[in-house]
Amino acid sequence: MAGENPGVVEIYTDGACVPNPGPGGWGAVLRYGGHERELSGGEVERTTNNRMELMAPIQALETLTRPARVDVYTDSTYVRGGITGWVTKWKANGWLTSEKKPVANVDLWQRLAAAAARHEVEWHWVKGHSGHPENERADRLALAGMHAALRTAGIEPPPERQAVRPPRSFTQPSDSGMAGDSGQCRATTRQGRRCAVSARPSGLCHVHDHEVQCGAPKKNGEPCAIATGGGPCAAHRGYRRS
Amino acid sequence: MAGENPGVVEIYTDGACVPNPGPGGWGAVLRYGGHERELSGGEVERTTNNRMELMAPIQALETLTRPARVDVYTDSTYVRGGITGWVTKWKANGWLTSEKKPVANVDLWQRLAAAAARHEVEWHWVKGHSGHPENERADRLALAGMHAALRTAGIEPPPERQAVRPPRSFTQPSDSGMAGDSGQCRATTRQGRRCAVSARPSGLCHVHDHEVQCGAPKKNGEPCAIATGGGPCAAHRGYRRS
RNA sequence: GGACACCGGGUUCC
DNA sequence: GGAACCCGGTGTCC
Repeated sequence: MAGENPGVVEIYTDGACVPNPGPGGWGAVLRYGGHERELSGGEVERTTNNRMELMAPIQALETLTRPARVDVYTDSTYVRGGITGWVTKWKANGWLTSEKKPVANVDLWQRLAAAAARHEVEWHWVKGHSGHPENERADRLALAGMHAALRTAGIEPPPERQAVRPPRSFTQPSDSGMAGDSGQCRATTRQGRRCAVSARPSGLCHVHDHEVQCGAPKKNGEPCAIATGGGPCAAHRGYRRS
Repeated sequence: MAGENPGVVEIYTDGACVPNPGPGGWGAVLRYGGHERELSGGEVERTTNNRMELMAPIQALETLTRPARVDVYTDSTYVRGGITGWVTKWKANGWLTSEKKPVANVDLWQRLAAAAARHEVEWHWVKGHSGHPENERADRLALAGMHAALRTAGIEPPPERQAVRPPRSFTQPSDSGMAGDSGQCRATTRQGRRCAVSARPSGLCHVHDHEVQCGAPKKNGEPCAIATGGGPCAAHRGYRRS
């Protein structure tokens, strides 16, 4: 079971999107006999995790120069379920979901079906982030592809695990205090960024609401909402709660 | 804030686990009026940091002979957030997380809730390792509890944070695959004594078992269990953990 | 309602 | 760098 698989190409794929939706990448590990090859790519424009999960096997299969027996491994039941079953129905019914709504990502589904038709493909599902080595490699390739795309576009990817900020128009001019529709927590993270979790009626997320906000009264009388990990924030050092 | 708190019991708790997961310990400092009491304990079997963080207030609250007003201080938002908020939801929904998976450590959460119900408890969070004197004492008590448990089991705790490593001699697993009666780990401690912990099917205890296996991910994703005395086995030479 | 994936946040333990 | 745990979301299908 461990040895090579003569005459069969093994393809391990993964996709990533940071945030989702947002910039994304895909990665694939191809193995044939003793040979291995790694593919990756990414998109700067807003895309989705599922589009990236589709792109990985598309690019891998399109890379093969001639028809082959292929084992494709993906951690996405969306991809596997689609290509092994749903597409057949979609082709017949005009690409409608079971709820009669248009199927998403039709362009990629058709491209994947065409690429797979050239080969004899077996589709396998593997659980993600469970120590499967090739899946983890594909995962890292996906991130690498995304980062490469961002750099090519002149966007410097954050140095560490910091969030990638989508091109634009994510931060609305909320300096009015109007609140209103904005369901986003107004607390600030340790990194100085805005907390992205949805807010409770208080305007803070579940964490910042009752766990770690400064709480000191601001000049306008409202409690300071800076996240501190407990105790007062730097601006209110010395403040003690009742 | 430093003075005594008439009629109120103060409890400072902490937990530790080396490694995590692995053997662990918990510690608590109880203060009532002018009296102080220290509690600690540990487990040799594989446990987690969060279980130890839970055990500390459990044991402390269960120690109180009759209902009291209590201030509990923990550095774990897992414990504080759980007991002050999440448990209520969990009791109502059958102990499922927001992702509909079973809540971890249900046994301890129920035990903690029962222990807290006997008293009037206020739960406080303090940042760990920030000079809070009682928290640091609880931290040392947790390590002491773990060490005591290990010694009781015949395992010499590592001097610092170094891992316990048995000698390479046990690489020979054979001599009888029968196992059966031999419930004792066949590894040897640094001091040359025989490890007294009960063995797994591998013939090694939980500590020596996961410290000395190859650990490289096999093709099926599971970790290679070949015992090597450290480092990868011959088949996985070149593989690095993490 | 179910499933998989992809993200954001927080604390602790290493 | 990782593990233990929790909260909050989207992308998609059945």
